[in-house]
Amino acid sequence: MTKLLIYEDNPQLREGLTMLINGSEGFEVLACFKNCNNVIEEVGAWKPDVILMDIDMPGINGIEGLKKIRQVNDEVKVLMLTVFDDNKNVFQAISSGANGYVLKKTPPTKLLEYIKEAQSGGAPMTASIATQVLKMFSSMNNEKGEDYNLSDREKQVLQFLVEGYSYKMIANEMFIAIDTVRSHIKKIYEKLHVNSKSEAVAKAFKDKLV
Amino acid sequence: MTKLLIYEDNPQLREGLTMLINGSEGFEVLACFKNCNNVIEEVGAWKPDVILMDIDMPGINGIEGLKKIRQVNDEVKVLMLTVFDDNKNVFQAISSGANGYVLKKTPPTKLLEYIKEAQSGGAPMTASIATQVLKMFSSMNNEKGEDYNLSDREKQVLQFLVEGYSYKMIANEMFIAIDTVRSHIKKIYEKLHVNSKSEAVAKAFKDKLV
DNA sequence: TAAAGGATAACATGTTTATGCGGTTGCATT
DNA sequence: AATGCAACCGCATAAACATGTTATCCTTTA
Repeated sequence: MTKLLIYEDNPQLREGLTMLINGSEGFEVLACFKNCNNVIEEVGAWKPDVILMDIDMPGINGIEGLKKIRQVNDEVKVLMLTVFDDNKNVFQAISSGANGYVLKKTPPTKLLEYIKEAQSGGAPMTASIATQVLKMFSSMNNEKGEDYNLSDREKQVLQFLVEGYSYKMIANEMFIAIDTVRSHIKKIYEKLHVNSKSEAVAKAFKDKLV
Repeated sequence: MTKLLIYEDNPQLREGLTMLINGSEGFEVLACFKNCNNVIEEVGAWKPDVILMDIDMPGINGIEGLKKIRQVNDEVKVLMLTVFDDNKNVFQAISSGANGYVLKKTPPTKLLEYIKEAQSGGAPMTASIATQVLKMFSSMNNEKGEDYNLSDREKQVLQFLVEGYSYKMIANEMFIAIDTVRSHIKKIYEKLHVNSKSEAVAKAFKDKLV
């Protein structure tokens, strides 16, 4: 038996969802709420398996509600409901710990499937949203920081630079002479095509060498 | 009619998949291949809707095959098949443009659903993999660093520092005296709680001030 | 076996940075 | 009128840094 809580400000939709779900084998709506004002207490009290969370609610919106839930509970599955497949919200929701993201226009039988899928650890999403997620994923990373082929020792030194160590401190940490540190750093500068500590640090961040 | 290509080095599995899919209403396997050596030409010639791509193949593996495909075709849906839900591969595949990622042990009916879902723009994934994807997403966040309330001028100076400018260059760029640059930087250090240029640069990156 | 390259180290020289102190101006709030 | 604050400027000093050259020891590679 899959136990649910519903957060939805629109009374018609709230009723509709409840009837649909309660009328289906293996599902039970424990309670409905029209806002997230007491979401933490409610989730704590009812211990649902899955929560249907409308995104567009007055007052505390669904994303903030989700964040509140995640402050105290990482287990319960949260399925976001929305009318728009708006880019910003999708990103916000997913990185705040949503387990799925479906449009309200999803047909009933599909919605029940999605709920089951969320419960079993899946990430159900409407196709248009899934596409967005994949796009975000592939766009944000592919700049595969070049390989400047720093030696092991040089990588260590660069690491210390990034952490704000002075030459003297690095020498101490690595049990080598300060002039050796200089040598390494000179080499690093050549390889990274920079000529100052802070440029090297910046480049290390940009190219994800650290 | 959903038209497919299959890339899979294991003969049994290749046959099995082909029979399953060809025996199902609305699906057709155009061709099977045991490696990705000519993947670009093959995809160009057959123009499939969906490609099933095994990840673990000798020679050119599935990820590399996927990358080759994406060099010339962003439209065809590629569904990755694997025995392991290995973290590194998942990330690689998704950021290389995979449309889905399913385990080989997926039951036949489920697999057909996944193919349909991929074709219609979804992102079908086995539950364990979906979980990983969401984890990655939420871990690589988001939270903007603190607000150190730097003044406008201080922000400008910090920006120049990050770009590797020396005090002298900053003075030139901003049409102010070098001693004024010093003053600003002193103030910046106080506000960021650091005491060197490279620490400030590092902090700027970490806290996304730039 | 010779060449290449990484890790180590010293010395010298000049530049840049960090930090202290002091100050003026102009604008907005009190 | 007084206060606070951002932006501006100057001087002085010590520490840290950048650069060059040279050299030894060792391992990997051609």
